[in-house]
Amino acid sequence: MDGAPADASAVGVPASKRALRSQGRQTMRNLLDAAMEAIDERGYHGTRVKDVVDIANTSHGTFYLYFSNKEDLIRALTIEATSEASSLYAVSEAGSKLDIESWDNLRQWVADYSALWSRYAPLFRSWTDLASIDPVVGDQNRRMVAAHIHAMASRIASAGPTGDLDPEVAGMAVIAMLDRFHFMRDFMGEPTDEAALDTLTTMVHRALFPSSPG
Amino acid sequence: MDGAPADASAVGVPASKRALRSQGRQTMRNLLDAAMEAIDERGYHGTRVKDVVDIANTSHGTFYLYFSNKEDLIRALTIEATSEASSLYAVSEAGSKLDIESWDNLRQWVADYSALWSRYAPLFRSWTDLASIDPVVGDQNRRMVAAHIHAMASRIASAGPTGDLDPEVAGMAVIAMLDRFHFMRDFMGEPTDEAALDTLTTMVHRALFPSSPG
Amino acid sequence: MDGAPADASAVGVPASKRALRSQGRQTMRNLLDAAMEAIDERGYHGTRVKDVVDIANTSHGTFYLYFSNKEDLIRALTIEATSEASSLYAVSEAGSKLDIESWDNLRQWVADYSALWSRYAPLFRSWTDLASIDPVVGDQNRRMVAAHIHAMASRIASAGPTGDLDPEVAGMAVIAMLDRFHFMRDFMGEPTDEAALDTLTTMVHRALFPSSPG
Amino acid sequence: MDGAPADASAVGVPASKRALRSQGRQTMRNLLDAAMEAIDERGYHGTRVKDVVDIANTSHGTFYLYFSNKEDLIRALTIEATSEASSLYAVSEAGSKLDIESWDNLRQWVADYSALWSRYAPLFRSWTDLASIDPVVGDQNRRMVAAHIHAMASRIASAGPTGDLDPEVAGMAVIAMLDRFHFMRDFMGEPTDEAALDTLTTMVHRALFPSSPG
DNA sequence: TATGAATGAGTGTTCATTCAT
DNA sequence: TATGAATGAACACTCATTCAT
Repeated sequence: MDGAPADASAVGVPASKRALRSQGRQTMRNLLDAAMEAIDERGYHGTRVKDVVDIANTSHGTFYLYFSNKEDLIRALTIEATSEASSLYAVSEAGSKLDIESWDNLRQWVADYSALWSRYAPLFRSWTDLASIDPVVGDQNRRMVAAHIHAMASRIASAGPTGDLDPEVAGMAVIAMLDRFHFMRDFMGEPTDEAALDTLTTMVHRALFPSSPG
Repeated sequence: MDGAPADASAVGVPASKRALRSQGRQTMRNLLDAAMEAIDERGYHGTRVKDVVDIANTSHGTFYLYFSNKEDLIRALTIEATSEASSLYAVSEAGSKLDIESWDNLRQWVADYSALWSRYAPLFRSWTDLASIDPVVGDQNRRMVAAHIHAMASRIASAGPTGDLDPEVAGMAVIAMLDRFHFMRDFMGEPTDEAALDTLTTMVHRALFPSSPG
Repeated sequence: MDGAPADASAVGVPASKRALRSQGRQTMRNLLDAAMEAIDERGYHGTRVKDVVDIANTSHGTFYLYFSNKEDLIRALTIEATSEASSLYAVSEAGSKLDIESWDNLRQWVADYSALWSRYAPLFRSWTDLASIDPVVGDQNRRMVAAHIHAMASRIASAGPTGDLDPEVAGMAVIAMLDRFHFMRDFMGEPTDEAALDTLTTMVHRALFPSSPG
Repeated sequence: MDGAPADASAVGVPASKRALRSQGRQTMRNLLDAAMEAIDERGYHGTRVKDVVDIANTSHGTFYLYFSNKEDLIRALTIEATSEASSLYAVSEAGSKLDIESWDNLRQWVADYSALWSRYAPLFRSWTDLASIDPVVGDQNRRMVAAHIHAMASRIASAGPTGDLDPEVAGMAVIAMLDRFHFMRDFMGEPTDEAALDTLTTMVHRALFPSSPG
């Protein structure tokens, strides 16, 4: 839970690089974590390679041993984040994780979403910005957004009566609300607490299923 | 309607430069419009002073005659945009423009919001990014967001029964959804059409007033 | 004669650049001359942009106002040198400048060649090296060498009996000898004096026209 | 014949490393050969230590076990090449190898010269360039050139009547022609064939001995 | 003897800003 | 007002060399 997902050491390996030994893997992990920290503090454009290596307690040269350039680092972080994000929509054998019809299940899913956003806040905060830095990152982000929306849209379409909502539009609206709500709380310096998530869940549920009691 | 609001020439004037003749005012307007165009194409960080002066058909030296630096330009644009945005919440003598209880009135307001977003898309798209560049811009943005939220929250609070929603949270959620929905449409390369605004309006209305028919 | 050919200010203008005013032209000339001086002292690879701008008494930024990068500078110098060199083979109305049959005329031409080599010694010295830096420079050099050889070969072919020499081979051999002789003198720290040019002329003349008296 | 002269393992041994076992000798040989290959492909300045060790299938660390630095490697190659080159002028017990008066003998010697040039082409091609890298290499080259010239000059001086040629100048001119001719052929992408060597031989012979039939 | 991870001085290049005309 | 030439601090990136294992 503390910064590095379980299998994160597997992502972001520059294509040109041979398999890393454990020391190498650790250094790379340090750099990725340091980058998150630096971006959190100063934003992507305000982050210097020097900032990252200082936090990671390593050298300039080492940075370029693991990433071919600054964009490559962002690419690695993006891949890591989007791959984690995709689990939000994974369909387990027992059924979809994303069951929006039950308020309780929806509430749980909103909590998962919130946790993910918080973990990758430095990235999600600058999503926009990052997308324009590197085409790979832009595409990756676009794909992730599209996947989120479609997953949500298909749940909406297959759910009980939602009035005459266009599922794709409704899906995008829900994702948009969740994402930006987290950003705004963050931007205004207020934490996103449980009560807020309750309210958010209720609003989403009402918007999609107006007949059911909030 | 085409890019420059009626009184725009009055904003963004660097403290050091007060009285501008009409020629000067025109040059300044050109620079502001050029900046919007450049930011639209390349984003703030991708925009060079050269890009702006090239579009404005003027010179480097002239730019610094009107703005003390690049941030100053952004500040001017931000002030312009936020001042326009504030009109969305203006309370006219005849009553509030923002009447959320009636679907039709809400729909009109959503349309106004959408128009504003589109006009200042280059800025809204990079909101995040811009806020971190300059403290003045950051504060300005924060203030605007707070104003939007409070305006919306007070309408919610004074509206009919909305279940047990926390007005501030609900207000932020509505603003978040509207803002990010526009961004996502833009990001995905799809225009925000009337049907989408209908759906959006319905979702907001349902979320706030569950008992009323969508 | 002292470093800058008459029309040199016309060459090496980066494609992207508008027409330069006289101040700009002077600065560019200074940079080109400074580059020759720096390369003379330290070779191309040993020359830093800093060395050039220090000699030219200008700044780092200014350098990049006139040249898009270090290679661009070499390209400009190469174009200048090769364009000058082509005059060695120009055919005037009154007849070819390059009349190899008469010893006196050949001697004059060898003197011209020598003068050109000396003027552009820093470049000719590193010809090889430079060619591999930039494809444009490589091609330019190759074209120049080919032009020299063909000019010489055609004079040989159209001259009186030269035994059974292959004109192309003989032409290359003559150019090779002249070029490398100058380099070697330079390399060994001995100046190429008039007596040496006399001997050189005689050897070329004998090699091409064995029957005539040396 | 294929890259490594018989006793090559004896040259280029860094002062600090004396006794090498056969494994070590092999590794060193691999590095020297790899360096030739790398320089052939990318020139000295374009060659990275990484390129050399990749070709030699060894590691960075190993490189510095055999050479104290990059220049040391060049020094070793230079010593190897110049020591081979000196055999061109060796005076065997039966008389000088370099007999320039007889066309046939001269032709043989030109062939030997050509073979040597081809074997060490990567080095000879960058002679200039290399000399400026390291004083030791520069001196070594200068000494070799001087030796070549003096050997040739003394043959010329002791040969039959050569008109009024200055032997030192004539010697340098001959060496210059041979060296640069090979380079130019190489540079223009044409092989140096037997016919070309015939012509070359004839030109040298004529230049030195004008009275004899070409 | 061999390895490959780590180092950091060195350098090319960018671009906001200033200034002389 | 307007111009465009000049400036230089700031930064990304390279690569020869060292070192722990």
